[in-house]
Amino acid sequence: MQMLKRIVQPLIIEALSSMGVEQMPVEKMLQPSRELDQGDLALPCFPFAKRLGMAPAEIAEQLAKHVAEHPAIGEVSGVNGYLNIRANPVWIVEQLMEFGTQGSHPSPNRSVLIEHTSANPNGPFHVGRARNAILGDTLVRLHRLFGNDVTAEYYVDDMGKQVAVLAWALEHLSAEDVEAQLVGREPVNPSWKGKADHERVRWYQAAQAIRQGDESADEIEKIIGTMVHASENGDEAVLASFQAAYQPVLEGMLSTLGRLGIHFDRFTKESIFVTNGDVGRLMERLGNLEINGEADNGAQYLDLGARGLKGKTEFFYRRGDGSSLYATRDIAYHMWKWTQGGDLINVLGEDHKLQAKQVGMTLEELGEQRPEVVFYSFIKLPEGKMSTRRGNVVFMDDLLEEAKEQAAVVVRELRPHYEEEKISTIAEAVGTSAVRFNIIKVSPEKGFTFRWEDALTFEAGSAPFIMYSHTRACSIRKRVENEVGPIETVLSGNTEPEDNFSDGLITLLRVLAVHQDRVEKAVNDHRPHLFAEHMLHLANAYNAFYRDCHILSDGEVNGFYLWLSELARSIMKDGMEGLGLVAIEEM
RNA sequence: GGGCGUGUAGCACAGCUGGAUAAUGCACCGGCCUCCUAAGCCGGAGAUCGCGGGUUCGAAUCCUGCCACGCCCGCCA
Repeated sequence: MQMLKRIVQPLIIEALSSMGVEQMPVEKMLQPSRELDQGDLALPCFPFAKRLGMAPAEIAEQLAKHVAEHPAIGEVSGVNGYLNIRANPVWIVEQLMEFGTQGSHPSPNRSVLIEHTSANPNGPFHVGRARNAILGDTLVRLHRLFGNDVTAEYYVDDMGKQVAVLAWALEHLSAEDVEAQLVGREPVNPSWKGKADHERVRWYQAAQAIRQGDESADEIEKIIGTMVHASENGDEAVLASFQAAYQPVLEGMLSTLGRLGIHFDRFTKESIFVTNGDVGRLMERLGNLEINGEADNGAQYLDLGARGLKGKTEFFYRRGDGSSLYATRDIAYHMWKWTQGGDLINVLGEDHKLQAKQVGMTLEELGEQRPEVVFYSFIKLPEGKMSTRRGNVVFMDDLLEEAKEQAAVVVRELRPHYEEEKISTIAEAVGTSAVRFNIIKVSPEKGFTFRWEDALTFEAGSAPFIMYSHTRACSIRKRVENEVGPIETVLSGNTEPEDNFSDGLITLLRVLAVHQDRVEKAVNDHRPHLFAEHMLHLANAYNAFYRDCHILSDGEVNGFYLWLSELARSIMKDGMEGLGLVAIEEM
């Protein structure tokens, strides 16, 4: 309704002025109506009461009479102290025909680098870790929908202790050794035999077990320590052995994400910033800062307390032995990212809040900007926190398989005449979409408890609900093409609206009119769940339109209805792509 | 102990840059398939917005105190 507001605002300022009220922040006060029954925009008149010495209700009524007429305005009324403005549906139609949902002010094209997921390549995704990927990828998609130029980036942790442990285990332990270590634990699900993220993680887990108990632990610890140290000094051979260890695992993880429609444009390895000298140079610069401090053993830190950080104020960036820490490399990484020419957005778990703050403050201390960060809370299970070690975990691979299976059961029941291949295609689309939607529809900062029954819901409020509305539009399109002729031909005929607009029609027009506002809000505030909710509204509105407006009856097409249905269809399709839902045409 | 976040119907969740009758879904009750896919549509019932104080014409929203839960407070990543 930004387009309506741009028109109405000056008219209201004028009307107010004619009543003797000047210089009020109308821009801020004029807002989308909370009571949708009352109109599209509302202006509370309470603040004018004192100045005019009139009751707000009366002011609103008077004001309504003073607002000049305009083709965009359907109705102006004063109710309960609010000035309500209703858009003229015919005007909305004209706007949509001319500009689509974008309105006459197209969005600016911004360049953005979004880093998300960046999970250590040491095991399969579980539902908890996947929240980052789904949130990040949805952000990527929504920015693209908005018209921004996005790079989706995965920062690969290729040099920490975790990778070293994995590399050590793969080199020193046989399959028998591994299984001997893991006797009490659940075996690999046979479905994932051969998938490296599921298989190699056993080596990692076995090594962890040995490191904790075995009498040889100290010796192993020493070897691993040497490897870590070598990697941090940029030892090419060690880094190569690390990569050989983790790469297949990473690929397994990425194939899981791929099934969810999540892809990356670029992978950047942490080790690069060590081997190219950036980290060394960075530490030198940090050492020259006035807030630099040094510990007894030569370790160095910044005193961020001097810059207002509360709690633990010392931020260590260099160990006593001179090597860098994870956060140090992260700073170097961010400095490089800023050279790529775009805004930076990171998606991080809430456990990284402090670290992100330290990195951000340090970047500012160096004269750089801090990135925008979207934090999310962890997903837990009804039984408590997810933990691979305790076996309290839901793997994304298992969830997707189960989701597909459940979806297939529903399709088989609802469409008994479909062939198995078609059922499988639909079930895959429905299953993966439902999983994504279930996670993206809640605000990121909200703690989230994963429940199978919620993830596998295919009713209203879920992805399939949106998908279903879309298939209705597709189905109509197909029927028109079969029974009447090519869509373009039909639409090039008469698409003039009739006089009477039914409720369902108006409902759909109003939702389409705010579509671009919703995209913009979700993108600018980094809150994809707002867009998810809007898509539910849109699907619901299409269903209302579908109920009230028959496009095809007795072989006759209503051109206007068809035009609107086609517009809604393409908006739904784009919106679904923005959320990573698969826009199938039949279900 | 300190920092950050969360607390809204039986369950889940939106609204939080202050504004009308707190939105939505599940579950519950009732209605709609000789009519473009009923994974749908229509109606009903259900809420001391964690608790107390404050600011305001007006507070779920802002301030403050308390309570509960989560995350963090490594020379780990």
